[in-house]
Amino acid sequence: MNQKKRVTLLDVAKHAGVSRATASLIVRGSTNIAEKTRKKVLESMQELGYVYDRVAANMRSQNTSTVGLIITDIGNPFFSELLRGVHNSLEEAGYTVFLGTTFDSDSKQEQLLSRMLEHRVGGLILCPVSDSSHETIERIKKLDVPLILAVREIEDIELDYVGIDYVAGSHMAVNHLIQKGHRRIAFLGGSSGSSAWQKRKQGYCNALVHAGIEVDESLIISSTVTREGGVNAIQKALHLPNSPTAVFCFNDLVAHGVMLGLDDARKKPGKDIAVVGFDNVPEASLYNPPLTTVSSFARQIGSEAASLLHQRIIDRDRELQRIIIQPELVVRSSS
Amino acid sequence: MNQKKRVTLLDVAKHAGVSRATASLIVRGSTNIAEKTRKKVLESMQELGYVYDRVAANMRSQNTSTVGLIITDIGNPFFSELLRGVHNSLEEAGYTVFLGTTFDSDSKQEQLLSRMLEHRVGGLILCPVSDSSHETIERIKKLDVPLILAVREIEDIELDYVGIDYVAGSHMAVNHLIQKGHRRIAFLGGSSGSSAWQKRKQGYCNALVHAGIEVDESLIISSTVTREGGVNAIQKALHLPNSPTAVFCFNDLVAHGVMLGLDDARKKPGKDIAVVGFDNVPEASLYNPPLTTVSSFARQIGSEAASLLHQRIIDRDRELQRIIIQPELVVRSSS
DNA sequence: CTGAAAGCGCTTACAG
DNA sequence: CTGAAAGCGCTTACAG
Repeated sequence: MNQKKRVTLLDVAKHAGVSRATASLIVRGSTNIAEKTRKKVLESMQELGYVYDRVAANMRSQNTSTVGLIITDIGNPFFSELLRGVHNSLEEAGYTVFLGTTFDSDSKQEQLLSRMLEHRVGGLILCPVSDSSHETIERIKKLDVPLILAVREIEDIELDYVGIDYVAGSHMAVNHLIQKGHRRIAFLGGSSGSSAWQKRKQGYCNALVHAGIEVDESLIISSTVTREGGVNAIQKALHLPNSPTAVFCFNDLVAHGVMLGLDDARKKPGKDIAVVGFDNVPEASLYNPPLTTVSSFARQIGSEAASLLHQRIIDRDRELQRIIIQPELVVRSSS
Repeated sequence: MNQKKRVTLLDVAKHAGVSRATASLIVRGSTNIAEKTRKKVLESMQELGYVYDRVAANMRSQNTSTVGLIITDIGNPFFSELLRGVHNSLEEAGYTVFLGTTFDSDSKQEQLLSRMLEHRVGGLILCPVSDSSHETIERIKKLDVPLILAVREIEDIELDYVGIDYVAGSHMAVNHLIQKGHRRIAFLGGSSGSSAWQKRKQGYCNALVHAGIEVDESLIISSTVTREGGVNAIQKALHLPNSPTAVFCFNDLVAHGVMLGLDDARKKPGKDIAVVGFDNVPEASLYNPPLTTVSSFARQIGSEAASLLHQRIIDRDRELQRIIIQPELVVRSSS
């Protein structure tokens, strides 16, 4: 181990011939210091290779300059867009961010929450897993750290929340398919435990019922929220005795998988079967064919969540905020 | 502020009727403790809502359980794949990870490096920006924190590195276009400062020269590494007096932009003009048309980087490692 | 197992 | 500006 000993503020102070208190003031950017002294100290820091120990400082002053962000899966472009939105605002505001991914596993979520709390994060943005356990929920309730929920809500928990109106979005999507003359419309993919799924299902059912079409439960096939999930779901759908002429997918990632599956089955999306997604990820316009989808403004959700967190950290007692973004249908040639 | 006072280990110890030392041992999972005592202490923790302060513990024991990961842009699926690779291994190993994105800005990179060091990270994985300033380079050299370079190298710096053989990859891609009968092949996108760009250019030139085709500098058009960059680059290329019949793109993201630009110009990729990308992001197979590209195994780069970092943290004096992954050409219908 | 003490690298508060 | 002291929440080392 060729570890050099860490240079401390006291080392710097001695080297510059000032007191530790003065050095501390300078490192924190105080203005009431003679320019000459400040310069001398800054030079000593340079020379000694001093690195400010923010961890020690935060501990002493009971501050924190980190926040945690827990998402489901970075492989889903929806979350990478959300991450961009969050990250920009948060880094701007001077936070250093811990990132964790749950892959929709409750135990992973537990573990990440624990770790981040043990690291004394100043706040958390959580995109909860589909089936948060009772323990997790109880725990979150007791948390005295600012926490913002994004994308999915958790029942019985009153927290700041940013999401979109899934019911309205799904309604739009399915209604669009109905307008195009479809009657047998499948709802594919997504894990049935999540609020995001349930709301989409609700929008799906609403649209059907509204058009006088009976809901056929066999056309509702859940899956993991991955491309693979989409492939599996469409395969099941195609093997149905009375297979659908159109599919509404849980999200674009699943839609991507559905298209891959259709490809395998030698069916052309948009011709043999209509496909609609959800999210409008940046890639959707370049899918083959370009995907009709519902825009869920992931980046905006991210930046709203960041700003909610920031405000909640500043003022713990402010009123609870619920921000629901309105989705938009984007029609392309897959439907 | 409705902040409860933090419960400390001493509070727990008192509550359980043991000494602080004992409580400390238990919280760290020591085995030489009577089962009865351990149980009592764990119950007290539960009851009081104790949260282990890993920050204080790390400070005292001069440990660290965090690592930093600095990438260019999460919007690029290449990096989200890489992130997945890194993240899995690192979280597995018990680290909590700080994420930073530079958007290829040197000052952002500086800032992120500073912040992470101030947070006492135990190690760093850095995907350096295209033009790291001299200061940054000097600084990195002096760092006594384990640091792994990924994706791009920095001249004059001897560090563990994981990347792929860009020269070979580009050579494959361009050679493929030559085999298809193309003579006027453009190289579009990417920032000319980066080693990744220069190596791709080298592979591009090698392939041309090898086939007896003269390199036409006007066909080499750099850009930002974004979809927008790709759109701009193809527009410039199409306005050339003698426009290309095929384009080799810096990466799939740029290729995506190029295809969007071709769309605007009413040209069909794969028919009117051949397009080849680089990276083989998961979406590439679903582009319209499916994109011929060179696979750069982003996820593998990520997991290799994580494992290098882990090993470097364990043994500072081990030999430098350079891992160069061999790319593979994936032919689809865009060429 | 206990108990008392010292220390990680800072900030805070205060008398001068 | 200085100097000395106390403290953030832990771990470490040691005598008992």
